Amino acid sequence: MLRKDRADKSAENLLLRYLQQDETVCEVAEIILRFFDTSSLAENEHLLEQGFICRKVAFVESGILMYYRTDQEGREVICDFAQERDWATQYKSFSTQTPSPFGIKALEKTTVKTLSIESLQALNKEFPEFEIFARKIIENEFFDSINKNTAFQTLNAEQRYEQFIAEFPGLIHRVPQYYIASYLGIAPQSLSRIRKKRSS
Amino acid sequence: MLRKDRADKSAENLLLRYLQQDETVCEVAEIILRFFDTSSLAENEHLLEQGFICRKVAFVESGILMYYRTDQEGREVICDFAQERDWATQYKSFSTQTPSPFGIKALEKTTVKTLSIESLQALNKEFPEFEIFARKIIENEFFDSINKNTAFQTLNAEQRYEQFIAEFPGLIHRVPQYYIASYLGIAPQSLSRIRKKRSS
DNA sequence: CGCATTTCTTAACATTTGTGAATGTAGCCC
DNA sequence: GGGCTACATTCACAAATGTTAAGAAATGCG
Repeated sequence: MLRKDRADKSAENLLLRYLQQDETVCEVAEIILRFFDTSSLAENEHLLEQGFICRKVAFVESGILMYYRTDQEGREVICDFAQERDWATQYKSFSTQTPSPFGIKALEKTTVKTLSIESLQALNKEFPEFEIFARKIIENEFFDSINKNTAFQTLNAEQRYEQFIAEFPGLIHRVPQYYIASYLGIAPQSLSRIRKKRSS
Repeated sequence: MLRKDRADKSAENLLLRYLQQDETVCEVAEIILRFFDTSSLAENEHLLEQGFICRKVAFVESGILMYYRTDQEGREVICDFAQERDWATQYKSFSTQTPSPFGIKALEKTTVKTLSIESLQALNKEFPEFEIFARKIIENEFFDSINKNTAFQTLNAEQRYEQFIAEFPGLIHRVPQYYIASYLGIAPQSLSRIRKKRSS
């Protein structure tokens, strides 16, 4: 997902500000927003089921989404989280319209603004700037992924946990710890151990 | 980097076949190839220095390239390798023309076909299909990165080593083992131990 | 509320991996 | 050849993490 700061004043940022219910919003953002739908997910409800084709991009207004996949031994592995103001989609499945090995589900009641693939195409046609915006979202996912790799290569579990807390502030209190452990690539007991060590 | 199989007959594949000195090549590939330069790197010579802006995309004809970066403690971390027929570039630096945190250097004498950013733009203009091709290269890097994350999350060092051997056949004999250890996120001694265990 | 279920913690022990030091080995230069 | 250097291996020990099992705490539900 993309965590977007609010420094710049570009068209894409106007959209973000609109999505975030900013008061001072320009007309363009309003028009763009007409391409989106709003929908609500109950806890444990899926935005995307494993094995299905991803047909939309989502912007999280409230709640938490979780990406997961199934490893070679059939275990569920948590790959990522998306919080308020993050974008969420399974890019490969969405862009190639092929079945997704990942599932995306809500960890609590979650409200999202979604953009179907058809709407995205229409939007790109009407607002070419939006295509650049969309590409940036994808690129940032890519960069996050690379940074995550470096973290695994160079940090131990405790350091990765520290980094997790910094990257997802507050999430530790909203997500079951065994999910976070999976995300960090460790056993739930190890996370418990790390937390005990840190709190003392 | 992208490892491209040769199943399809598309324009992009024709280019690949030309780059690989295939005999049966169409005119389009020949024209496209005029946009490329050929250059040779000595052992330890850089395709891209850390901190510099990446100005080209490279296709490895022979030899090996290695991506590395510097972690928070100032240690060199090996991030990826590119072998014969792989594409190599530092995408973020290339696409945003900003300094690259990664370096790319040759581990042995290496020959590459390179495409400057200006040539790429010209090429995209003349052959819109190429843009799709380029995007696929990037996408595949993205997907590789995600798979690598899953490997770190779910496999131990020995299993990651097995996977490395499968993914980069033959590389183990051409690359210093401490580089491979770094790539796997383990100490050189640990790799040595794993190799001993496997060979017995 | 009381019970059942899920999640978290703790502990003991096993396994994996890191670290530091010593040694081995191969290539290279003079 | 002798000596230097870089790299790989081995070993002993330390630290980190996994595994198994048990119990504690939290949660959901009748």
